[in-house]
Formats: sequence, structure tokens, C-alpha cells
Amino acid sequence: MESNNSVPQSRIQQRNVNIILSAAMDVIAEFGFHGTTIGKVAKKSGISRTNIHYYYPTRNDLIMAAIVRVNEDWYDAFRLVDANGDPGEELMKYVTAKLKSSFAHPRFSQVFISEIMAGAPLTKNYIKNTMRRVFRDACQVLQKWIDEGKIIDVAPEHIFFMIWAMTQYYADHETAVKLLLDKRSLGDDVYDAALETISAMIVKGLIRAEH
Amino acid sequence: MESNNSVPQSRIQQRNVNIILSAAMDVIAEFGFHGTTIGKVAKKSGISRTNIHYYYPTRNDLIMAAIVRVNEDWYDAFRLVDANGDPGEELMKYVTAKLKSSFAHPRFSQVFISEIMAGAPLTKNYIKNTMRRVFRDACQVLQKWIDEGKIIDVAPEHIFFMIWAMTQYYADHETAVKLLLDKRSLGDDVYDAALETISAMIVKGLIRAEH
DNA sequence: GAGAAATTTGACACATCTGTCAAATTTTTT
DNA sequence: AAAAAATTTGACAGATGTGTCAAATTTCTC
Repeated sequence: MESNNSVPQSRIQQRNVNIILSAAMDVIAEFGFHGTTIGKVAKKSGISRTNIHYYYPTRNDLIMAAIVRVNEDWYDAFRLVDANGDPGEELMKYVTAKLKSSFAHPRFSQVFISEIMAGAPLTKNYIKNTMRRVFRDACQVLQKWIDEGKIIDVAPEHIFFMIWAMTQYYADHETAVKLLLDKRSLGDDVYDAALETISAMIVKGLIRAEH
Repeated sequence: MESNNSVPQSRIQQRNVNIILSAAMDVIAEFGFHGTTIGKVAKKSGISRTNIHYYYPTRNDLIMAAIVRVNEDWYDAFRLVDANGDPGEELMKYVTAKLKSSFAHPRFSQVFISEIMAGAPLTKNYIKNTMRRVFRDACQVLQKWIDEGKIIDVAPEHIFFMIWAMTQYYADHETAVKLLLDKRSLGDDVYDAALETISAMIVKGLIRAEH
């Protein structure tokens, strides 16, 4: 998946790749997969279009590199769930991390869904293989809790889907949320209300009371 | 918002507008707001590009018309919630309708989110005015239930957000869900598992037990 | 079925985007 | 500071997309 196989990068290369990818994520988040052009990334990053071609020969190379970054982030979040911890606490830890990320870095979620909605043309194989493996491992953890009677017996896959749905909603539907709540930006007050609603659904909805 | 002010349409006009808008929704759902071109709609609908211009002078006019259709559908769903009914039943009725729509007509949800993610360039005013008013009325219904102690006391706005998040997830993230579950299409089995998970969260998470 | 109105088409001008290339410039190495 | 390597630029060809227009065709009206 990664194109540069641990080739040591020069100072300039490192700096420019960072600038370019950050700009690319902004553009993808704003204009979507198909609306992203090298010209827009050039303008946003301050690096000339032809120079971007120097680092990323084709448009797809550029978009792919940006998406890889997002996927790595998504992937890392799974490590947060500890099978031996308390289900309620562990799930809330995970939900909180996801929700925080949605409010602080909505771009990540937006880039991810842009590619998914386009049919995952670039990362289909990565999702089918790498991601699915990690996903199944995480589902095993939930299944263990179900077997132990600690959480209710519903398909673990869908528990994750719903957690992602609820937490990523505020990033992906940022515009609609702002317009409906009549807010210029999504601040702490919105975050708090969101977390309260989600935690009620997760904790009261999924966790079995001890007895 | 609507461009044709109740002008009676000819037989051909009616037929072609339907064909064009249906194709446009397919294309927007697949390629997103910025990836939609009149050429693609022409190919999909079998109506020549220039002829589409005859019905919709500009690209924006066409996209706008498609989005208006989706918004009307979204708008209509609110009528399902009856303030005098039982909260658990009413919410499940609404959730079930939304989820069914997500599985049967994912395009609607996909077109909607495409425009939202692009920053709602075409429907910002419609959302700010018409939609917001309807949204607030619906929130009033939830607030009444909260005041009556029938559902838990969290911000009604976010309850709706979470319902939309959970039900629309299966349409908007269709590709990811399919890949992670290793399924060719989302059939009744997936629908059933999704509904079970969502209803657990809604009913057990939000509804107060009677006593 | 003739004339009027509505619909459909093909050719065109203009704009934007991609990717290539050789030349110019800057940075690093010796 | 000279030579080598890395980086940056501008000019270009080819592809795709938008919207306009007049002319051709089809459908409707009487």
C-alpha cells in the first residue's frame, strides 16, 4: 500500500510532502474524491502544480497518499479497546476518542467517507484485507463480552457500525448540524450534548447491569 | 425553491424529467456533487446531453432539481412521528421507516450527504429556513416526552442526529459495510441485525421504563 | 394533413484539468 | 567554490466538460 518503501527522505521532501498531504486532505474533505484537482491542492498548499507532480506523478498517487494517512489513523484507534477491561469503560473510552477526533479533525472522517462513497476505488483491497482482519479481531473482543453476559447479545459488527455512525456523524454532516442548530461552529457545548446522548445509548442500551 | 411554478407539463416533459432526475440521482450518488457531469447523466438516462440542457439550462439547475426531490422525501418522513402516541412505538416506527429507506433506496441518502459534504451550496437557504422549522417542531415533540418523563433528558436535537446517523450509515457507508461483512449486497439478514442493534440502543437507551 | 409549437440534434467556442518535458534554479556534496 | 544532485518552473499537447446556437425533427392543434 505504502509507495515509499522506507526510503530516507530529504529535509525538503519531508516538509513538502507534509504540506501537500495536509492541503490534499483539506481539498478532498471540501470537494470530495472527484472534485479534488491538483490545481486546488497547489493553490491551498502554495506549492506549484508541476512541483506536486514531482512528488506525486499522478492525481491518483496524491489522493492515495492522503487516504493512506487517514486509514492509518482509523486503524490505530482500535488499539484503544482492551478485552480485559470493563466493557462500559472501554466502550466509552473508544467512543470518546472517536467523537473528540470528529470535532477536532473532521477532515479525517470526511476524507474517509469521500473515498468510501466513491466506491473505495483506491483502498478496496486494503479494506478487504488489512482492515477486515483488524475489524474481526475487534469484534472478537465484543463477542467475548457477550459470551460473558456483560453486554447484550447483538451482532458485534453492528455495534461498531453504530459507534462509527454516531461519532462520525458530527464530522460528515458538519454542515447540516451547524445549519440546523444555527451555530457558526461546533464547540464544546455541542460536543458535550453529543457525548451525553451517545453515552446514554451505548451504556444504557448495550451494557448489562451487574447483579 | 422549485423552479417550475405549477406550470402544467406536457406528456413528454413529464416522462423525460423523471428519467433525467432518476439518472441524475444515480450519478450524484455514485460520483458525488462535484463528480457529476451532464455527460454522465446523459449516458445513464439515454437522453442526449444537449437535450438535458433543454430541460435544465445549467448543471446547477439539474443538480438542484435532484436534490429538491431528496429533500422532499426527507421532509415527509417527519410526519410519521405522532406526539400523542407511545414514545417507544413512535420512535421505532420512525427508525424503521428510515432504515428501510436506507436499504431500499440508498441513493436518496447518498445524494443528500453529497450535497451536505460539499457545504450545501445549493440548499443552504432551504435547510436554514424550511428544514430548520420542521426540525424544531419535531424536537418539540421529543421535548414534550422528556417533560412528561417518558424518555430520558438529553438534547432532543441530538436524538434526531443519532437516529439519522444510525439509519443512514448503511446507505452512506454501503461500500465499507459490504467489504467488512464480506457481502455482495446488503440483504434482509443485514437489515434485521441492524434493526436489532439500533432498536436496543433506542428503546433501552432512551425510553424510560414505566412504573 | 397543414401550420404551429415543442423537442431534439450537431457543431462550435471557451474553460479547466492532466501529465510531459526540457530548461532553470536551488541545495548538497566534494 | 566547483560539480553533482535535487528541486522547481513554464510551455505545451491532449482530454474532458460547459453552455450556446441555428437547424432538423417530432408532436400537437385546428
